[in-house]
Amino acid sequence: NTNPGSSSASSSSGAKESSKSGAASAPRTRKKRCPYSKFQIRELEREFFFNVYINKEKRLQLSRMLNLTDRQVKIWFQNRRMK
Amino acid sequence: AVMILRSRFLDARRKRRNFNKQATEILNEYFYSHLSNPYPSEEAKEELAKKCGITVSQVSNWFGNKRIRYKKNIGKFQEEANIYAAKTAVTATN
DNA sequence: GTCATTTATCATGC
DNA sequence: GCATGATAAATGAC
Repeated sequence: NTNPGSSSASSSSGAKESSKSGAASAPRTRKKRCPYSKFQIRELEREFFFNVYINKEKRLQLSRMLNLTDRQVKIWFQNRRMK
Repeated sequence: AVMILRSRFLDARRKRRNFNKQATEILNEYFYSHLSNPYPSEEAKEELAKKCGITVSQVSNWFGNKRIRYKKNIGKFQEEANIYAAKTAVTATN
């Protein structure tokens, strides 16, 4: 697992495209699918058990704890609900 | 000390079975006869599922896998495409 | 938000 | 050893 957040405290998870320079130049490359670690899944599942819909606050808190972006946690809950 | 026990425990895909030949034929016939738009409607999926003896989600999985694998390597499926093209051509002329 | 889908990854069949 | 079906991240329509 080459997760950019499994056990390393690197970065502040700000690896997003912050470019807004030339407008139409970047085709916005699709983020590569990155399987989450056991630890990340466990914590996500734990929170999902308590409430299937997560708050914005808890979402931010969880994303920091798991080294995931807020968007990743949001999407995880969406997909989990569909499962 | 690196026992990263990868426990994909009892997943549903552990008991995955290949579809029978007839089902694959039906799915391929539809795919290659709709190659310009290989997106069956919900009703078409249900009918395919019934004909093939599988579930609708299995039909969706099959088309999802087929579309991307075909797109990624058209050359590999060329022969298969010709076979089913000829097959549908025969039924069209009859 | 749901939901079909794309894409990579996983687990199996053979 | 890849082909194949199912699942897990990620996107986009609505």
